[in-house]
Amino acid sequence: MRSHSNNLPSCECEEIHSEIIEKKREEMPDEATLYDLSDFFKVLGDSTRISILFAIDGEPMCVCDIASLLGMTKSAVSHQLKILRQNDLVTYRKSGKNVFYTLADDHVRDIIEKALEHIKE
Amino acid sequence: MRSHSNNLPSCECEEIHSEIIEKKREEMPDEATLYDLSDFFKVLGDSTRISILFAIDGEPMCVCDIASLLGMTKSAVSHQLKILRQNDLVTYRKSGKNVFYTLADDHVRDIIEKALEHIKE
DNA sequence: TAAACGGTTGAACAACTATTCAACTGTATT
DNA sequence: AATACAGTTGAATAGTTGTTCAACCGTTTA
Repeated sequence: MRSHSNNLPSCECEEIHSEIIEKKREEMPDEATLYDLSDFFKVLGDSTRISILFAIDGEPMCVCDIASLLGMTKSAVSHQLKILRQNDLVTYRKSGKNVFYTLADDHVRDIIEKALEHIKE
Repeated sequence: MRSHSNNLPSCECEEIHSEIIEKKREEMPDEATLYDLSDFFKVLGDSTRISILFAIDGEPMCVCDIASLLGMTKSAVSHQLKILRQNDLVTYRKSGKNVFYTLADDHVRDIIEKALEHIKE
């Protein structure tokens, strides 16, 4: 996770419109929210993880099948599933030797859907 | 941009549920769409760029003011603005020595809003 | 025309990340 | 109990990316 340096590199120019800056500063979300937001999008910002989310939408899939569908190793898929799990985007159910993954909720589907509309314009 | 290797590392396990895999394969978006989607989220997956988008929402801001507001150098902000420009998330208007940036459309605001709802649950 | 300033840009560097590989866990089968 | 197999995990590596730095461009002002 990249982070803003703590000793802020102060802007080397004069504040041209200080009133605007002050107004904007009040309207900005707090820093934690900005990090949570970008972290969330960071999880979606990988084609493997997006592919996995599409794959397990609707019918749950086991890791082996996901790997086969995407043409990847189980290991690579499992690593990405871990990230999706840690960010609560997927849930899983164990069944014998298999682990079946599916989308955690409809929220994610909505956001991806909206993004799809956006890029197809 | 990371890409799937072209000589697919074939899954080392047997296809357990081949029918499911075939059905899913038909339902998957084409590869280009998956890359466009993840690229779009990748742009939003950085706290600096998210901060910039919030800053220039509503009233347009010049680069110098954005830098001052975020406590960053003009250079760093300009680099990120370039990425936002290239992905059509912002537009700009030149005025004298200044360049004023603002959101390209309401689509982006909607998506960020939805993501905000998601992380605040 | 020269100086000042807002903004952009390319190269370099440091930090980060996705995949591979090998080893391992747990469940099922013989 | 031993083998087979689905899945996970940690370390290593190669590729990616955000910020810094220095140089530059274009507009304004003196």
